[in-house]
Amino acid sequence: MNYWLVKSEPSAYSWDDFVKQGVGVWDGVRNYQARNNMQAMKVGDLVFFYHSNEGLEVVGLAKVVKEAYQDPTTEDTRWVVVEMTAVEKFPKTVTLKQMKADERLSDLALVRQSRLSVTPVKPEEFDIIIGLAHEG
DNA sequence: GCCAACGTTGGC
DNA sequence: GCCAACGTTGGC
Repeated sequence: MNYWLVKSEPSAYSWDDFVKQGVGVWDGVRNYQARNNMQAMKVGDLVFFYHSNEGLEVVGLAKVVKEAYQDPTTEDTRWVVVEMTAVEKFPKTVTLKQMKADERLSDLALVRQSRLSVTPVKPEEFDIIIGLAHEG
């Protein structure tokens, strides 16, 4: 079991949009590192859903329901999508500010590589963020 | 709206 | 294969 974090601008695709859809197809990724991370995702992996540009916070948890396959929005065979479904909307969102301020999360890929849209999360980081999401 | 960080492109 | 120019992302 691996853990991940994906970013989305809520004006384009928010957590609520994702929940409404039921199963969200994560398309449009055009970055090799993000693509490699998506290809490493397995069914059942847990994924934080982060709002970029607005909100700047982790809003909920999703899980992978279908592993990487060719992105249907392009002919270009380099790119893939994964499918995810919502698991839980967090009682308390976890803000970027909180995560940056937490020494235990100083190595978080989201913090270190702020432009990467799909990043891995270590199991210990996952536990810390889940903790913050439930008791603040 | 600005700008730093970073990825991509194309000329050489 | 280097690197300057340019485009994009995303925090501030």
